[in-house]
Order: sequence, then structure tokens, then C-alpha cells
Amino acid sequence: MFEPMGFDAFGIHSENFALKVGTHPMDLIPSNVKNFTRQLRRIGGMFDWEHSVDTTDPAYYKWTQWIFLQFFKAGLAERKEAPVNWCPSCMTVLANEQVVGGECERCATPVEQRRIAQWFFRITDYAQRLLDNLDHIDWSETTLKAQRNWIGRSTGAQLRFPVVDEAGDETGTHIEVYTTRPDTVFGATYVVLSPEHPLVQSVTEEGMLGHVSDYVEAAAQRDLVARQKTDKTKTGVPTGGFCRNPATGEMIPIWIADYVLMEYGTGAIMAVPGHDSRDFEFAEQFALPIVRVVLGPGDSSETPLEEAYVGPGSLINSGPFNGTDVSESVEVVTAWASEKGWGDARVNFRLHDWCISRQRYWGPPIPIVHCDACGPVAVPESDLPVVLPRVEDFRPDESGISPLARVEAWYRTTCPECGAEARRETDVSDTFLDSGWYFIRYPSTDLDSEPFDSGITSRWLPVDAYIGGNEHAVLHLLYSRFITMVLKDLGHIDFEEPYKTFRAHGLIIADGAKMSKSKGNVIVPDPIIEEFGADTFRTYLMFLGPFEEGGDYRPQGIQGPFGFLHRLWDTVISARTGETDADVERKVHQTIRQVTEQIPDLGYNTAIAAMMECLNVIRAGGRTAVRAEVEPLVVMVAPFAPHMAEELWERLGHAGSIFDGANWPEFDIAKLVETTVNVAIQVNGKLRATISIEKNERESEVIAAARAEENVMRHIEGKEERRVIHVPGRLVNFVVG
RNA sequence: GCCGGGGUGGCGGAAUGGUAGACGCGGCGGCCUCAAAAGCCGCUGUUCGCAAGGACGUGCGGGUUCGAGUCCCGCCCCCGGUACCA
Repeated sequence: MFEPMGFDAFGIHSENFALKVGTHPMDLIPSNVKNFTRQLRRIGGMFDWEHSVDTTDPAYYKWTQWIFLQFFKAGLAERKEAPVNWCPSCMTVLANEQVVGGECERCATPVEQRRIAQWFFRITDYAQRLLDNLDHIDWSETTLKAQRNWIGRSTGAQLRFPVVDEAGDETGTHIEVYTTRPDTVFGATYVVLSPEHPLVQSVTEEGMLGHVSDYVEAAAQRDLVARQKTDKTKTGVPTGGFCRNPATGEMIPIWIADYVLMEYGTGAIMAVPGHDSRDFEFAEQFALPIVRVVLGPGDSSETPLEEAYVGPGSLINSGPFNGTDVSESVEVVTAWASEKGWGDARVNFRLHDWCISRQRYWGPPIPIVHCDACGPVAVPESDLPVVLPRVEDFRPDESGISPLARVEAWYRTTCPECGAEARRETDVSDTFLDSGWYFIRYPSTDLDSEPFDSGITSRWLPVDAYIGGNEHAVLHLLYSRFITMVLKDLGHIDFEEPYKTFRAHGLIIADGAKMSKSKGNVIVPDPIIEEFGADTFRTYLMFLGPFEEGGDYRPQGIQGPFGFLHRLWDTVISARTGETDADVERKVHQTIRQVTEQIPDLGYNTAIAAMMECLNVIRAGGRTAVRAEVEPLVVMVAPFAPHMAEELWERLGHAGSIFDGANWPEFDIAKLVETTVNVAIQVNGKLRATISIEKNERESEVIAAARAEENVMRHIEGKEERRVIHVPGRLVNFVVG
């Protein structure tokens, strides 16, 4: 068993916090790490502190950079232009979360978008595999679902619409569209290009150029967040140009609209307003024709469309395909398009490539040197790490470039290939890259010469159990899986899924709301530990709600576990030797079974409740406990209250630690069995009495006893008895009337 | 909008289709104590009733079943994620 703990402290949050408190992150992080470590030790966290990592330590990020280089050399890292949020007043790049209502969170200036060259990892190459493997890993169902949705595989077709001139003659240019409903192509009454689409200029009529470029420019002005808002009314402009619907042969107009995203599919769509709600909304607004090509149940080709119809039915107004059921129409029409040479079946993913560039200071420099002659060149592995220089003023400034680009002494270098003057990459990498591979480093933290030892790695990894927050359900876990797959393909490791089991824990909230400094409802552990002790605090955290859902931290509630541990202590200390009694013994064995079964299922709150119940039985009526009854409880409480359990274990006369060896109690099936059971007696499903009987009493006897109950008699008297239902050991139900 | 997760006493929360409310907090009464704390015993869903006992009760409305918090259909509300993905 190996359970390490580490710190992931690069990134925008640490950077902003450092700015806020006015301490350099290089000074701040070590003291924060120290404080967290102290708190984690104090609550009795049994982590292997010999194998801790700190992603901001050059000894760690040396290998983060090494990972980048492996991707680069494998052709999986590439530089391409991508839009970023840009604040024209702060002259800096903003993360999406720094854009509030379309404005810069700091200066309230409307945010624009800019395109800059950034580094991407080609995760889309792995999309199918990332999806397929989800079928074979033991993860929380909710997490699996989130990953599947994020990857977003869809099947459809890519269709080619020829651009035509006024006379209707093909110009030779084609607009490629991606659609999941190629079967509705007969209803495509116009085509829409994204404002960023490369064909925008060439398809636009001369007279429309002004309007179109105004629109394109306006779209570019808008920040990325606002651009993708769905609740605004749709905007767009006609280009004046036309293309031919390849199915109907008709000329249909080409529009530009920002509801079509360049990032997805081909950046162009065929609009089928009759059967797509977005196209419908757009068509209504601009009075574009709406044609019905699917008949729902009860519809005729004349039934007007009040809204886009996306349900089942059969094709209509679709030439040779009229009557084809939509369950097969996609396939049939795609085959036809393919035969005619203007379309092909296509699989598309929502997943984008992973942009790892950050125009920030607080992160590991991307280990690339830009040379005029050689282009981007990898820093030789022997020169790693590329150390992040200490820069006192790392605040973004008017220059609008990464903070490191202001440190000339740092970025001026020579090309590793040709020796000419060159310039270091001044962007740093995304923190998800730091956290994407840390689990591989843990067992090998004492190794300087390699990121990980292959022998140790194959012995200890992949990770058996990973428990994390659901906020990481998508990005962190997906990137981590991707990195693992690539490392496997490159021959560095022999497994391709990093975490065999993953369970998402819930969030402990306070006063019904997420804890946050701004709300002032943060629970600080130190004073609680001082008042109640770490054992009580730990036990309460596990008791206050279901682990996988979280719970509400109420300061009063800690009294429960506090009293329980006190009573347990007193009971154990004063326990006598001697014979146990049968009822208590049965309860102890039932408890052992329940706790043993529930702990692996993370059923901590109910396991603790079971132990409380057991202790209540042991102590009932001021009874003095017998050692054999309390010893199992001491062991079972040890994961929650380790300090006290260890002490009690010693007082019970054991030499070694309670955590050494196999001390977990076993239950005896024979001792679980109840000899008498309470049986509920119902009349027409309503409880009328309970009787206590021998466990395996004959059915006829049980029913006779039930019938004899006064209150039961009263309810069945004078009525016809239709049925008697007997669930042995549970209930008898008389159905009368 | 879509995708998850929820909605059960005054509160946190339990319940393989089979006695709803385990366990705990809080509250009430009692024991112990000079007193308090701790501890111990009992009560504690609402309501009618002197009682025995009855009626009602798991967000709302239907349904399946001898029996539904649990299963099915249709809604409402809360929390988290996501944002026109063609």
C-alpha cells in the first residue's frame, strides 16, 4: 500500500493569490506547502511523505518539460493559431474565467478576441481510444458519462455544396458541411459559414463585401464567452452568393452567422430549418424558406411547421427517398450521396486539441527555442530543466506579451541545432500538464536521472484507487489518460490507463453553501482539532454525510462523534474479562460484517453509525463491557480515529501497532443469526401489529399467531379473506374486503 | 436548453419492492450532583383521542403492485457541470 500526497501549485490561481498578498510565488508556495503538510500530518493523514511532489519544483517540472519534448518529437505537439480573450486596456490575455459578462474582471473593459500562435497537443488523434477504453475501467458512472459527453462522438456525413455564380454555373469552389442528419439534405434551404471561415471573402458578392466584413469584424470583437452564449437572438448577414443543393439541384443562398462555430465540424453548415431548431430560429428571423422533409405521425406534407421537427417519421419532399423511415434514412441517403460523389459518412468529435500555452509567468517554461533558420527546436533533454527565472514584477503589462518575453537575458539564447542567435519560447505550459502525469512520478521521486524507474513503475502502477473531486471529472482525468496512452505508445510504460478505479467524493459544504473566503464560511481545521482532537474531527467528517455526495458541516454535529469516541474510550478502559452474552455477541458480529462490507464501498457514514449502535448495545442499561466485545470495535474505528485506537490497542495489551499485521476482526456467520424475529402484521398493506416469533417457525403457525392478534382480528372480522401473503421473517399481509 | 446529482422530522442524514425516519444533532422530562459539566434512563414526524387505538405523512399529479421513499409516466423546485457541437 502506497499513498503519497503532493502539491500542484503552478497556475493562475497561485499567481493571482501571490499578487494579492504581495509575496512572490517562489516564496509563497513553499510556506503554503509547509502549512498544508503540517495540517495533513496533524489530522493523522498516513501519507508517505518520503515520496511527495511539488509541481513547481524544478526537480519535478524538469520532467514535465521532458514530457512535452516526447510529445513534440512524436509530432503530437504542434503550433497553430487560436483565438484568445484579449483585454485592450490591460493589454493582456485573459482566461475564460477572467471574463465576466463580456468584460475584463479587473478593469471592466469589453473583451475582444485575438488570434495568436499557441502550442497544442493532438488529443483528438486519441479521441476514439479515449472513448473506447471507458468501457473497461472501474470509474464512477457519473464520471464516465461526463467523459463520454466531453469527447462527444457523433456520426453523420460530410457533404459538398458547389458554389455557383449568378448564371448558376459552378465556380469550382465547394463548401464542405458536416451534418448528423444528411437525410434531411432535401430540406437544406441555405448554407451558413462561420465568420472565420476561409471562404467568406470568395463567396461574397461584391456589393455585399462591406456588410460582410463589418459583420466579421464585429464577431471578432466579441469575446469568446459572449460569442458562445446561446440565449441571444441570432445574427447574420447574406453574402449575396449562392451554392447548389446537391440533392435538389436548387440554388440556395450562402449566409454568414456567428451561431456557426469554426471550431466544430467544417465551420460551415447546411441549414435545414424544418428540422433543426437553431436553423428554424434563424430562418424565421431572416424570412428564409422552411421546407418540411420529415413527416411525423399524423402529419401530411401540408402540415405547417410551428417549430423544428426532430422526432421520428418518414421522409417527404425528398425525391426518390419519400417514405423512407428516419431510422434508416441517414444510412440510405449517405450511401446515395457517396455514390453520386458529393458526400461521405463521417465521424466527428466535440473534443478539441489541447491548448497547453499560457501567456503567463507562473508555470514551467515550454522547452522550445525559436530559431529563424531552423524554426521551433526542442531544448536538448540534457539541458533540462529550463528554469523559470525569478522575476520580481511578473504582472502582465502594456506590452501584451508573456511576462517572460520581457526578460531578455533569459530568452536570448542560441539555437541548439545551428548555434545561431535564437529566442526561447516565452509561454509557459498549462497546469493540467503538471498534474497529468504526477502519479507516475510518485514512486520514483528520489530519481534524478530519469522521470521514473521502469521497474518500480511496472510494479506499482497503474494506480489501484484514485479518489478525487468531480470538478476533475473531465479535464484533469482526460488529459491524464491521454498522456498515459502516449507514454505507452512511445514505449515508456506498459499500461495505457492510469487509474483502475476512480471514485468521486462529494463536497463538504457549510451553511448550505460551498465554502469560500468571500462568503466567510470557511471551516479552519486547527481550532477544531485543538478543541476536539484530530480523531473526532476525522470521524465527524466521515460521519456527517455520504462520502460520494458530501454533506453539510454543522459545528454542533461534532458532538456526536465526540461523545461516541469518549464513550468508546471509557468502555474499553473499564472492560472486564469474561464471558460475553449472546445478544451482545450477535450485535458485535453483525457490526463487524456491516463495517467490513461498507468500508470498501465508501459507506463510511453508515459504518460509523453501525459502530455507534453496537456500542449502545454493549453499554445498554449501564452494562460493563467484556473485552472480546470491544476489541473488534477498537480495530474498526482505527481508520477513523487512529490515534485513540492505537492507544487503546496498547492498553488492551498488544505489543505492536494496531496498523501492523492483520488485526481486522472477522465475523462468524453462525453468530449472526437471530433466533427470534419481529414480524410485521398488515391488513391490506397497513401495519396493524408486530409479533415476535421463532426464526424458522412454520408458516401456518406464523399466520395463526398473526390472526390471533387482537388488533388484527378487529380489522379482518366480518370481511372476506382473499389472500394471505407471508414473507418469512418479515411480514404477514391479510388481503381482505 | 442539455448532461449529471438531489428533494425524507426542527436539523445532518438511514432504509435488497416488505414495520419510513437507523445513527447523530437539537429539544423535553428524570437520575446523579451543593451546583455545573460529563455520564446514565425515558420521550421526541403531524394530527385526533382520557386511553385502546385511528387518520395523515418521503417535492406535485397519475399509474403498476397484496404492499411504493424505492418501479413506470407526466410535471415542479434545488445543487453542480456545460454552453448554439450541426
